[in-house]
Amino acid sequence: MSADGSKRKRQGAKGVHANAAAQPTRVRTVKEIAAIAKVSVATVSRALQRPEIVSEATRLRIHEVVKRLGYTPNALARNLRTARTRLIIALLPDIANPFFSEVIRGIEQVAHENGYSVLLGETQSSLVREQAYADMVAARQADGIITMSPRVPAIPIDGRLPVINACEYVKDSDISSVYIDNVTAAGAAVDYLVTLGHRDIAFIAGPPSSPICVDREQGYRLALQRAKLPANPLLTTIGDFSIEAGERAIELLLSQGHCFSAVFCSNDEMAIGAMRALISHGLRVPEDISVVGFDDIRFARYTSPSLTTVAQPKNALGREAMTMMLELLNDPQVPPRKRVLSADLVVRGSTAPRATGR
Amino acid sequence: MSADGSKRKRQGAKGVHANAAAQPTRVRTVKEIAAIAKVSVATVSRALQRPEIVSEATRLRIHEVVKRLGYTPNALARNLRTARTRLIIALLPDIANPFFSEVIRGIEQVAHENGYSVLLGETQSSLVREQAYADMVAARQADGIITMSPRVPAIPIDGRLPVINACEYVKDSDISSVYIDNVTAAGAAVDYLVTLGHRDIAFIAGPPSSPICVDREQGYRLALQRAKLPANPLLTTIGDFSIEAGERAIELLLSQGHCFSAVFCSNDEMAIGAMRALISHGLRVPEDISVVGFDDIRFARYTSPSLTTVAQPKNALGREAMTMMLELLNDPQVPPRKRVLSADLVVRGSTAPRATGR
DNA sequence: CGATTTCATGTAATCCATTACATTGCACTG
DNA sequence: CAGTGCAATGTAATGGATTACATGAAATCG
Repeated sequence: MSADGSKRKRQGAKGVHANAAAQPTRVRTVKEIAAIAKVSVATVSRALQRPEIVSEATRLRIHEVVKRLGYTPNALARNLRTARTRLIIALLPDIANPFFSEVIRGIEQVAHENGYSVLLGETQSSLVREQAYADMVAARQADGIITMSPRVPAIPIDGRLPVINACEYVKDSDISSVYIDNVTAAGAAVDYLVTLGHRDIAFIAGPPSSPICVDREQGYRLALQRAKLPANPLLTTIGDFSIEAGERAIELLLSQGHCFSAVFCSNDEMAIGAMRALISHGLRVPEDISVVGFDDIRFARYTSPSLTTVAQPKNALGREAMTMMLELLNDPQVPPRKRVLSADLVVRGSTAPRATGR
Repeated sequence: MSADGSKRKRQGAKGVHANAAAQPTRVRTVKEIAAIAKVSVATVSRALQRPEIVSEATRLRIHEVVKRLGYTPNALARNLRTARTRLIIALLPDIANPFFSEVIRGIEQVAHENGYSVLLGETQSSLVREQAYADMVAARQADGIITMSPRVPAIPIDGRLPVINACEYVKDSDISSVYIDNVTAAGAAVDYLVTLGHRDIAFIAGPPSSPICVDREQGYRLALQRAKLPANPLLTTIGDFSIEAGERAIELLLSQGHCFSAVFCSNDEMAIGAMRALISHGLRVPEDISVVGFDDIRFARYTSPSLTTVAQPKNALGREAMTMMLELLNDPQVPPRKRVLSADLVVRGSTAPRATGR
């Protein structure tokens, strides 16, 4: 009665219409496969999970049935039993931000090499949305989270949180992170502007809530110190990483009548906005003003002029993040660590020696 | 013995180290919550799922325990039992492509309004990867797939496939789709170039494997016919939607010595590449050559000159796709349909009247 | 040849939450 | 006051796979 009842229920749910006559109902459970292949469910499961421990004849028979009936094991049942999903969620603030796409690619490479899948969650920097994805880990729908924001979502589970921080990092947190040495990288960019003869270098900072932005600002300040240039606080403005923020920052600096011959921006998008605003004010880049970005997004090469920027090792950041995640999942005891990669300045067309006279 | 055994196993798996002394093991199952709140598991489940059918006193007591112990129900068990995950996967060929990000946003809006979550899968147009995500639906890890490629993955399940096609569509398929009227939209772009006086209009087509690209090309050809202009097949080249493809297309056209005063590109990235190539050959955009793109990605506004392009209703495409998905999930019988939205030409700085003499 | 492994397979417990059905107690009706 | 209905809660079946343990047969050993 039970088998009968459940079968009837399933048909009802699926709806018996048009194709019911032509297409026989597909088999769906190990039980059914087992019955048809004339073995027990255990053997079916083994034939699929660890084929080597099943005799060849049985294995072939089972695989034939599985294939013929198009059987896919129910991953929910499997994951429930085994308590792992081999799925990790990568959280990114904004998928439109081209910076992340190559990081993701690095994550996915390592994930696939190790039998994991990656799904992406876009958070738009919303705490609520971050939390919603984090809850999926608490609810055992995913094994871990790689987050690319400077916040660590709370997951109410025991022991080490299966969370890795990529590109960003959280100070004083025992969450493992991979990121670049933002102080040095920003410093290198400003050093370069100094070697071009610039002395009044404006800075468009990112949101100070993010430690990496603080670091970039520090790199900027340290470079000025190294060059024995006065740090003019009026030449520093803050933006939110958007193109529009770059435009607004330039508008502000120009409207205040400050004098500068170069701008260092905390990311490429603000640099693109900055260039645009400068050009629309009749200033030439790089003849009048040099512009340097940060990240080296794909479009940086295609702006006019093309953008001089700090290239983050995006693929390596992703690969390393996923590698750390695997370490953590395989052994929750590994101590948390912060891995710091280095970044290189890529010189393109948006920088030039300071025009004499300006 | 069973309860004991399982508890020991869990501790063992989690590892009893440093924090074990300080932090009591957190409770994890309905059973434990039920025991502490002195009710049955059924009542706990009801208090969480349908609070209104539980007496206020009991409800408050259970919620207090749940909150205090940080209990999150195991979604695998729940989904296994209820046979739905309220999760849908959106597949996009390339997250770096800014076109999709706003579509995704539309999808997510509608999803959240209806209690669904969205996870993204990047396929890089690889059939294998598309299939891997599709298998997650077959394995019941997700309820459906919204795909933004012109291919429909095979899912070995009965009846209607929970698949919706967005932005692209597949001819003769009974998969529901939302997309724009590419013939008309492309036609409008070319019509506009014609009104500006252009007669030799080059076309950079997209991959002909995609029906929407075929449609855009048809729109181009029909517009030329309407204008009684001869269609010069040598002015049409094919690209793969990348910036580089746009550059190469222009290189090719210029090297062949063809004469044209405008280029219509099948997407914005190729248009950006085209502009770049034109400029690097000393041609001015739009004074010498007008360029029109397609999609209206975010950067289109920020190129110099800013790009005239066909704006797809990206948010609406996403919202409509998810709406169709919900319809399908709620009633697998709804007939498949193709919903066609319209797109508008956005005139910016990359187009100008044909220069006399060219 | 009897004893001991080893291999292949089967039986049944298990993962955890949901929910159909059963039960209890109380209010209300005629 | 017996009977009916409803509200609140409990018991136990259920979803579908994995896997510990059990079993039987064949292979190996002394």
